[in-house]
Amino acid sequence: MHISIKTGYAVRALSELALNASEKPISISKICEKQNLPIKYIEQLFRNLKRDGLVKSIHGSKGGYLLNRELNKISLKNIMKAVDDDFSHNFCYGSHEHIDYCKGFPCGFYELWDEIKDHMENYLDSIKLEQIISRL
Amino acid sequence: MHISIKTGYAVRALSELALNASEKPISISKICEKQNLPIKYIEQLFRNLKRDGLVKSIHGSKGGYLLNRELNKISLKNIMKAVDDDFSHNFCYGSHEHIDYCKGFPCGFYELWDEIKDHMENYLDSIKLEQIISRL
DNA sequence: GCCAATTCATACTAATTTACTATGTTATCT
DNA sequence: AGATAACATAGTAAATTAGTATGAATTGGC
Repeated sequence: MHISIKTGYAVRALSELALNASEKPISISKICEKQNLPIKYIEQLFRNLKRDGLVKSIHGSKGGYLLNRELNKISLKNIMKAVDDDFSHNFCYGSHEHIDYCKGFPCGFYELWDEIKDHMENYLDSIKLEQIISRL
Repeated sequence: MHISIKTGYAVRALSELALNASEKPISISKICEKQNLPIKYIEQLFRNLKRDGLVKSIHGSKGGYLLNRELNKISLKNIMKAVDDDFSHNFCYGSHEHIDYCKGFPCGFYELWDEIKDHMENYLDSIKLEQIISRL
């Protein structure tokens, strides 16, 4: 029950992008220089963020990344889902099948885990990049 | 951002204890037999649950465990904190120091992570063992 | 007093995950 | 052409997770 470093990095990188938003793209190396983040790692994260439509990219020299949505249309849930692919789950199904957590499906705790998962997702979805950068 | 198998096990084991509550203690082996859980692992968890005052134990033959609080005084937060010791944190401090997530303390995101942590803890604290077993 | 059943304690371990790095290739601007 | 980007894939060291192994200390019943 914790937020990964990976998510923390993504939030910082996206905030950096948001604070310097213009029509000109910003490169990963610039973002990482400012926020002191590991370049190659952040490159990977941005490919995931792009896959999920949170950012768009421009190739080649003078290329880089741009936000692809309004600041209030990018939530922490969106970010986490993009970078930490299976960021939340009900462990009665999905992953953990090898562990055989609950044989008998659904087990008596199924609804509990599902409810918690929903609550967490809704909460994280309510936190938008807009609010995040407004407090920096 | 997920609930560990360990927590899931603890919830199931404690529910088993709660459903069969009496003045007689119930042994780990009985609990594990009913819920099909790994005995030695659950033993460890119960020592942590005892350390945190959620259960009490009786030694020797015919010994076992008993709940040490009212069902509505044991929350999911209590359980998680007992078994997954550092179950929630703000990664601007505490663990992750080796990773140097944010140099400069507190960094601009400190309050955000703290707020999220608080929200999660409060939510998990609102879910009591009483409600959990009432739906089984 | 002995034995079985139990909690208690510590150390080990295999598999997975996490947070990266390395080594490129492809695309675009000047 | 050369520099600077994104894009892609594979490797890796350290940590974590979900256990197991071994054995001690404590108590009840015979």
